[in-house]
Amino acid sequence: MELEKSYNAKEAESKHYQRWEAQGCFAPEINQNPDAKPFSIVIPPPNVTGSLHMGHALQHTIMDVLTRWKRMQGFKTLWLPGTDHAGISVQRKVVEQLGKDERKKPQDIGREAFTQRAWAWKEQFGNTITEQMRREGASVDWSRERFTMDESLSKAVREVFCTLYEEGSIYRGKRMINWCPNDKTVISDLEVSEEKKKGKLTYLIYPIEGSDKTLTVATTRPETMLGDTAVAVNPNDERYRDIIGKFVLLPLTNRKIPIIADEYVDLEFGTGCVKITPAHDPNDYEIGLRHNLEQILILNNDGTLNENAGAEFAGMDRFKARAKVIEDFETLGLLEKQDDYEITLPVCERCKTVIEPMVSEQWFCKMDGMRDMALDLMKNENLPHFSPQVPHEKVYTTWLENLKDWTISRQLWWGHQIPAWYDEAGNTFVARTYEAAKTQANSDNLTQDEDVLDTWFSSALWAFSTFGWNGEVTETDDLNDFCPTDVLVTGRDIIFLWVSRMMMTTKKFVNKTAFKDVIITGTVLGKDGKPMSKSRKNGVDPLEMFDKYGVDATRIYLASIASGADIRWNDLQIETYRNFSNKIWNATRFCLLNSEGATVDPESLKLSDDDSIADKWIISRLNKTANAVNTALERYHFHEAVRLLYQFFWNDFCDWYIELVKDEITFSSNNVSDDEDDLSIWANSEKQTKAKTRIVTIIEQSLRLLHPFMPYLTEELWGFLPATGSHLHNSAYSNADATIMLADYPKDGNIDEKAESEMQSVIDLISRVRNIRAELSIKPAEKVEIHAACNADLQQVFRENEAQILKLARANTLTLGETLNVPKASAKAVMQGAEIAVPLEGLIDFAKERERLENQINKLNVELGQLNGQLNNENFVAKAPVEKVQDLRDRVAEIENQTQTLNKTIEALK
RNA sequence: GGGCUUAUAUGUCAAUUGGUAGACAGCUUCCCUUACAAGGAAGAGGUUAGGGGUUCGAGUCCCUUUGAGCCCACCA
Repeated sequence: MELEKSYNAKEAESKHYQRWEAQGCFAPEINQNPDAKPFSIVIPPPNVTGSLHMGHALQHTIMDVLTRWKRMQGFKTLWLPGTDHAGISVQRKVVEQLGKDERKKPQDIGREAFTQRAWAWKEQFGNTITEQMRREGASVDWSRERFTMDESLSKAVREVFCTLYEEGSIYRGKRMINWCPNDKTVISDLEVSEEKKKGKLTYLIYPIEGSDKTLTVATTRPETMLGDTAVAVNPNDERYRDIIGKFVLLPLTNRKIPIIADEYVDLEFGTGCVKITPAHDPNDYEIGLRHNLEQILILNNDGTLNENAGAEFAGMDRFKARAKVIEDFETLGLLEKQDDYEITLPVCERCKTVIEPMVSEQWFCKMDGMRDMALDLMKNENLPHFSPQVPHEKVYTTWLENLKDWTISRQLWWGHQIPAWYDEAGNTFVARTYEAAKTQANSDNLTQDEDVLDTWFSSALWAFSTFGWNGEVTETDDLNDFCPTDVLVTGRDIIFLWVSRMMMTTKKFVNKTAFKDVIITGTVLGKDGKPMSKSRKNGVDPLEMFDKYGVDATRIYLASIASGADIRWNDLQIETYRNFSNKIWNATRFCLLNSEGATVDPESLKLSDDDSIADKWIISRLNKTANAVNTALERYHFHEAVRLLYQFFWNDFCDWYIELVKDEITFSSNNVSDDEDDLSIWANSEKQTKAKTRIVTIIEQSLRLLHPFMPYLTEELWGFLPATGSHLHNSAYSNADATIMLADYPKDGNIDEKAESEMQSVIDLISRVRNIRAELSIKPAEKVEIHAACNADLQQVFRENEAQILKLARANTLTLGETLNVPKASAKAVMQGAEIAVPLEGLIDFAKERERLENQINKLNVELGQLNGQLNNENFVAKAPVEKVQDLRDRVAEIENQTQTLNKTIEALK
């Protein structure tokens, strides 16, 4: 059969995914080996609001490479997919839609109607990313797809909540929290980020009661003075010792507030006097508690001020109120000054709205117990094992050690509503169901808490809730088989938000380690070296790359940069792998054009003595590559695996092996029809079929090795190869329909170092002659004569490969001997163990040739200088390992030998 | 303020426990040689950011300066 001249990625991509899925190849049940070891990964569930970005593509590639690799090795493999309900994001989308389509607010339609719409939104738009994953070729088991708000997962959430409540870890209380006035909900510390801005430090003058003295406080948020309930000074501050215990008349309000002493105040900063707003500042909150200060809440949920701020300010936006406070102080002559000041604002991680710290009644979760479990795992068993190891283990541990209570309630409607009910008297009943709550309360008249749980609360359970655990069901086959999962692949941004919490909850609720290894991927940066973002417009869309270069090229490129460090996107690199796809396609195409009578037969890779050096060499190289690729993958060195495969396939197999055996393989197909009776051709035929079988088998093995990285291309080509079928499957899949994704992953082949070094000599010889040709500008059509002087063994090697040497070096004759016997007008070269000459009567320019040789001597001399530098160092000779020293001495001898030869040659040319 | 990462060829990146720097792309020269011009052959190109130290030997370990980036805490 004959393939198209170049690889059409789209065509291959459209063919195989559905079939794989339909045949159940992605599900662990495909594995028929009852003793198969499990291998499992749970996907970090992408938000239903999301669409695929480069970070996903990178992580999915890594997960798929591991999954496909392990599956081919015969593991009972599960990569479990799913999505996250993404509370705030979905809520915002639905609010937006409601406003646009119907000009309504959520309150207008009520909670039930709103959540119905959210579900509808999820049904309609929520599978964008899962569809995109199909395009990626992700071999996830869709039959086990989960969503964080599935019934069973929701049940798990209630179970965990209730258990933690019952043991006193979850509690409700008024605490200082982070409020997002835009999303109108509390958010946890981890969801707050920072923004540096130029701002003002404003100095406000407060009159002291019963005197004409004043004091000055400095603030970056002047409007909060409306909620001040004290002024604090340091007890050791000489300047203010006499006013401690007195009162300040707070301007713009009619309040009298105490001047208190607290160590917290920094004598050096500002004026040394600090206004204290316990309801709106974390530090002031603490001071307020110590001094029993009143908390005056002056903000509404939307960031406007409330009645507590006074009639003039009520309903006013916080930033307008800030301006007005400053203005009013100025009018009163109480504004001392305003300094330029760089301030770091806490902002909502998602919407970048400035966060207001405030006191609010929320649900919290104490983490101490679970935290200690996770710390013990790390301390005693070094779990999870991070890759790359440093610094993540240390960061993880330190973070756990300093863990504070987690604010778990959110003022949203989309999510898991908190399973707490209140009776008319305000008593709280936490229960797994409404029915149970009613029984507890002994009342039918209960109202459920309006809040939902932080989205990360359900994500935290992902490593076991997805396997069927929900409190009622606590043992499932999947839980037994697949938890702990083997490896988690994620970015470093959610080590705290997600990774640590999964470790904690999984240990606590199913007494297992969520995952043994954690691969922390680097960030894919834009071409400008900055993280990809919409605002920077430096994003690269994976789908565009799929269209432009093909899914496989994109995947193997992503794998080639997956070393753990951040990586800058580079179109040129991905093009290399597009070319690589084409190279694989065409190498296969060549073999197929000459595959008459051949079959894919792994037996053909077993060597016998009459096999040629080239055959021994390529099989050794193949085996070495397979071994190294397996090792690299075990270490999660994806870039190294890719490099090995690329080098083997392109350099060893295409550049050398195909060229070496080309004549042998193409011979009869060109000639047999011309002269069918020629006995020598028939004599050649069996040998040739063997050669053809061997080369298609090597291709087949290469495709297997490449399959985890390039699933579509390899599947497409595998199907074209002669006699591929389920008999090539790993034994765990012998009954399944034929596909490369179930073929046995190559490993543990024999390595023949002697053949490798002999072949290297052949390659060196050809390269030397080619170098002479290129540097002396000998026309490609011009055939040369090659003379080589070397020992008998090497002569034998060259003789065995004479045909190939003549062809690849474009020569007529190869003359071998112990010494060279050539005319003066010859170009010469040296290599390890041999001296080479190419007679060039009439073609050689002696001056040019001398220059060429001197160049080579210079290169050798540089190396010699380095080596002698070391060898002349007595300490080196005394202390370095003996083998090392001997290696250098051998090399020096070799160089001296070669240099001598070259010098003689130069002399002869004079 | 505390901690961490990083600096290697023109570009993007590699380099096992310290053993004397590689790949791809680009560049130069030549070639449409019946698998592939998305190709082939041959080349040039590096005081591994600067300085110091440990060592027989440092891209690799230690100190330091400078540049880039990240995390945590705090900032009246």
